[in-house]
Amino acid sequence: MSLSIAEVAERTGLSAHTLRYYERDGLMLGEVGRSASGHRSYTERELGWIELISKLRSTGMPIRDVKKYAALVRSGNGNERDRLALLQAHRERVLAQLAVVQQHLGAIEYKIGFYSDLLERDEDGALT
Amino acid sequence: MSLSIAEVAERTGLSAHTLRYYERDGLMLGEVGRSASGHRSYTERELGWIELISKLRSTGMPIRDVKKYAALVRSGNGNERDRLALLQAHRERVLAQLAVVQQHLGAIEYKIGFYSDLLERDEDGALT
DNA sequence: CTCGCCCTTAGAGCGTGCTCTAAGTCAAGC
DNA sequence: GCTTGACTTAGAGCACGCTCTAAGGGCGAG
Repeated sequence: MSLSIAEVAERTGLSAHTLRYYERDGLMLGEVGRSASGHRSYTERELGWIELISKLRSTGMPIRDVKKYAALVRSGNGNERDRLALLQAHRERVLAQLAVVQQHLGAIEYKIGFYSDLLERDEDGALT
Repeated sequence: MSLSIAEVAERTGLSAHTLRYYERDGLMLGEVGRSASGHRSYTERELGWIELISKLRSTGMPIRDVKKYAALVRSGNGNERDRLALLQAHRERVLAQLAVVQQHLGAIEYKIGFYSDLLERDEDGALT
């Protein structure tokens, strides 16, 4: 069972343009297969890989690092320690980033509270 | 008490280049004051504003929206409802984004667990 | 007085990550 | 057989958010 680029685009939420770009840029695990007419035909394994790198990207991993990870996976068994290190480093960065965003969001919510109170008091005033 | 651009840069973590760019691009509440020699001299109020917009930026608000918010604050009292709406919309987007990142991070952590287990088992093997 | 440094401006340049274009091929439906 | 539409390629273009450059001014330390 194989998938066209349009089907993969739909399932992953990426555009066909982006899928071709990822392939050209070396983010895939190898050449994507082709149909008789030269159209890309993705396997389930490739779909899974795209879903993974899409998660890495959406959590802020740069293309550069996704490429490094892809190179490790591509080169086969024996570098699991390197893969783990790469993922763990990413995890640390994401957690740090989440903490910053949550803290700053807190400050923004404080501001929201300020304006909410202000407007609520205003309405009370209007009612009296 | 006034601050030089270098002092504001240090306190906010932004570069002097970025501070000038924000001012040029209309993110500030007005013209920043100048010293006798033409150097920018920031007030505490301006420092506070920069810290706020820096929090908005770091939570992902586009420059475009920061400018809208600045325009509202600049135009004075009476548009508190608009300011609140803008901040609340931003808050919703940030929360949605946080949820996505956390979910995808979960999947990545699962992968980390997989490699950790794999390597741990390997080490056990090596010890026998 | 001179040196070194930080400041000024307008505007160009750049890194990232797509996103789109142009020209062409192929398969299926009418 | 012809049209339609999804696909192919290499490469150009773009949005965003800075980041840097060039040319010059002013001020404190020695």
